[in-house]
This record gives sequence, C-alpha cells and structure tokens, in this order.
Amino acid sequence: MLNDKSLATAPDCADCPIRHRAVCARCETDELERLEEIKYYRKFEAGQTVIWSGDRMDFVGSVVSGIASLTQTMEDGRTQMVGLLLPSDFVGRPGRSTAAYDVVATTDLVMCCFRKTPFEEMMVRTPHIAQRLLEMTLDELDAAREWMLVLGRKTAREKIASLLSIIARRDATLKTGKLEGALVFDLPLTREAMADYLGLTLETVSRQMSALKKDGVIQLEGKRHVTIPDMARLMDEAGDDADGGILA
Amino acid sequence: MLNDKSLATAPDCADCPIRHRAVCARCETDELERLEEIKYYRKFEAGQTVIWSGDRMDFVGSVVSGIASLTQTMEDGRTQMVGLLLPSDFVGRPGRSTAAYDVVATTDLVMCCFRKTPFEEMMVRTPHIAQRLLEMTLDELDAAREWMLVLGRKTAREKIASLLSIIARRDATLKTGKLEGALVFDLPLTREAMADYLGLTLETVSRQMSALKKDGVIQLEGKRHVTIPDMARLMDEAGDDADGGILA
DNA sequence: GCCGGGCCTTGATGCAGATCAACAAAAGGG
DNA sequence: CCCTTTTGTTGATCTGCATCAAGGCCCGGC
Repeated sequence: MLNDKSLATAPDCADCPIRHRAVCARCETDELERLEEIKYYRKFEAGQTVIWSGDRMDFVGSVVSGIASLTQTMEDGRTQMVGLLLPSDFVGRPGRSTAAYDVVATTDLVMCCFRKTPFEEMMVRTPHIAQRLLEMTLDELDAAREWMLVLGRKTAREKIASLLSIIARRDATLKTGKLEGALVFDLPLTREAMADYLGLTLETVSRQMSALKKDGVIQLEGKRHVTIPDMARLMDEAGDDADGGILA
Repeated sequence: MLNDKSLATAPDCADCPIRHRAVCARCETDELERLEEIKYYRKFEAGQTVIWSGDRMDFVGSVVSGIASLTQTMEDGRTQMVGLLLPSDFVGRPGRSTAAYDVVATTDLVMCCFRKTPFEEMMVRTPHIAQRLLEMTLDELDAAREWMLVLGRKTAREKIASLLSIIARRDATLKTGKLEGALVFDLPLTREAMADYLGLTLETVSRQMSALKKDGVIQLEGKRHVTIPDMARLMDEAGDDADGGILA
C-alpha cells in the first residue's frame, strides 16, 4: 500500500499526520513505535469510494493528502455532504464497526490507516490518545454545528461565500500559516460537490459563483482557480462576524 | 443550588445522570466520590439563558431534567438551533473556556454541573471519563450530521416529521424504553423553537403541523399534546429509511 | 481532425416556503 | 373579571431557488 510518490507530497509531515494530531506528542515513545507497527497506507483516485455507509469498517485513519467527503443519501437520491476531510482530519469511530456515511475521495487521496482493534487496545493503554481524539471530535462537532447555521439560515450567495472562505482559510493555513493579502487557491470540488455540501443545486452554485465574480468578490480563472482579493469582503458576504467559520 | 423537588423529578436516576453517562460505571469508587465532591446543581426557568455565546464558561455539566437548546445567531437576528439537550446530555467543553453557543432553557431546567478545572484534572487521572466523553461526543457528532441532511435536503413537511419522530422516540425511550403502539407526548418546544431548529418560519411550521394533522399522521389536542398513531407512517413522512434519526 | 462525454454556464418557468397581515385562543396579572 | 401579552392559526402575496432545457468548453479517444 505504501507509495513513495504520494507520501512525498504529504503536507508538513514527513511521516504521517496521525503522529502529529491523533496521537499527541506527549505519548511515550514505545507506544508510538507500536502505532508505527499497525499503521498502513491506502491510496484512492478521485471519485473512488473509500467505504459505503453501512459497510463493515475495521479501520480508523486520517487523511495524508487529498480530500475526502462524507455524504449521506436518501432513498430517492437526494444527497447531503456532511463533512469535508482535509489532510490531518480523522475518519472512523472507535467502538463502532460499520460506517455511518459514504466516504468518497473527492480528489486523489492518501490515507494513513490503523486496524481498529489494535488501535482501540492502544487507546485503552494510552490515555492521551483518547484525550486527543476527544479534542478533535469536539472541533468537528463545532464545525458541524457551524454548518447547520449555514444550511438552515443562509442564502445561496452567503452559502457560497461561506464555503469559499472556509476553503481559502484552511488552504492558506496549510500553505503559509497566514491569512494576509490576496488568497489564491484551486477549488478541490466540482460544482456538484459544492451543491451537495451547501444544500443547493449545481445550477444555483454556478449562478452565484458568476455573481460573486461579477461583483468582484472573487476572481475566477478557468472554473477552479480562485483569487480572493479581499478576505474581509468575502467574510462579510458570508454573513459571518469577522472571526468566521470553522471547518469539518 | 441543590433543590429537592427538582431532583426528585430526575429521570431514571436517583442521583445524577453524570454518574451514569459521562462518568462510566467502571470508574473506581474513590474517583466517583471525588466527582461527588465537586458537583453542584443549577436550576433555570423556561426561557432563561444558561450562558451566552462568547461568555466565560467555567463549568461543564449535564441536563438532569427539562430541555435546553444550543442556538447560534447572526448579527441580523437570524437564528439556528444547533442542538437540543435532553436529560443526560452533556454540555460544555473540556479545554475551552468560553461558550460557543447560547444555551437557553427551553423548559424549566435542572443541570448538574462540575467546575471545569477539577473536572479536567479528574479527566486526566481517570481515563474512562475521557473515553466515555469521546463516545458521547461522537454520538452528538452523528446527530449533528444527521441534522445537516434534514436542514439541507428535506422539505418542510419532512422536516417536521423528522423532528416529531426524534422527540417521540427519545421521549418513549425515556419513559418506557419501548416504541410500541401509539406514542403520546407533549411537545417541549414552541412553534418558534421548532422553526429555529428546522430552518423554517413559525408560519410554515404551523401550516405543516396542521397538514400532518389533517392527513392523520399525527393527532393534536391543544397546541402541544401530540399522539402518533403509527410511528412507521411518521418515519415514512420524514423520508427516513426505517431506522430513523439520532438526536443531538 | 472529429466525436463523445464530463463539467459548467445561462436562460425560461414554476413552486415551496418566506413575508405580510389579520385574527383566534390561551395565559397571566391587575 | 377584563385587559394585555404570548402563542398559534390561517389567508394573500411575493420571491429565491429548483427545475427544465439548451448550449459552450475542454479533454481524451479514435
């Protein structure tokens, strides 16, 4: 599974984000070593499904590079994305054996996985892991609740602005750690995926993107390359008070 | 703070739900004793605010009786309820000192609280607490994501049916532990609170309640007293595949 | 080169739910 | 008890987004 090329592109971490995020730095070295022994890598191409809702899920893991999405689908086909997993985000649930959502690779994707059972045993022996996971889960819960406001009360234009500002912020933090001047990034989502995240149709997404472009809130080069000349302006369009949104 | 009358009404627990839920049964007795020492009770009347978003929050706790809601508000006044806290649900976040949402008592409310610092120290000493909290937080995350589907993709009628089925299920589980025959309960929410939870206006809520009544999906006696003659029918109206929704 | 299929944009039209408005029914409060 | 306030219902109208439909752009295959 381990693939040198993909690992070479892992962000800000020569090894594996679990070491930085899920397993905290305070853990004893021998525990970290044991974690090394049970970890493995999985690679997916854009569009591939990592796991289907309801399927047996015998691993937990985190995103090394690329983006995965969590989606829920109703019988009649309506779908809602309920989370966007960026590098270092955690997937899976200790203590549950089936997946609650479809997990799909939105871009090419590398994940660092641990078999669930040894990971759980390790959690029992290493309290810091549970505490670190609790912290991460609480962050995700905050992000999910933030998104409930977006879904429930914001207009289509505000929704788009919210999504762009979240991606822009997260992208800038990953790349430079700073949020200054114009922000430039490539949208990792199709219009349809944006629509699924925002509870809109792709036509509405397209129209609002055009409108934000016409109004100078964003610049578009091609369909995906975005420049945000003024982040404060964008956040204003998103209806956020200046501190803005958190990401799933 | 401790109030005999309100404690007498605590559901299924003569003492405090924390003992059952947040602190797991496996914890050593002396740890439980220590937890006893730092706990205290707070009582609120319907409509009172427990804490405002952004305020300093130096406690964590759980609901003993009554219902509290977590709400986010935009500057222009649009509000979205992001969680409904029923008896035994946990509030607060170890490791954060300010509240992220407004917490409001929707009905008369009794909470069992712990000062945050001793609770956090206790968490470090007692690994099972962190693991139990992780489990609870993951449940809440699932519930929040379930709700994202409701907010993003369901029609007004489906939203109402989803809310009713969640309340009915939770209420029945608390009271009898079973989901058989007709379910009867009192709505603990005003039409406005329902609207805030569902991302609708109160007029739409009222209309859809009337429509569901006219169609025989629910029976209404007064404004609050609800009978569900056929739970499967209601869940069908909610657009859920039979297993239905989870609650925040 | 041409063709077919993703992906995206834009236009025309329809409808679910918001908004505005009036009133009914309880629920206090003096 | 009446009066006010809160809460809920129902109607009329408006509007933002969905839906239906047509076509453009780009890329990969033949």
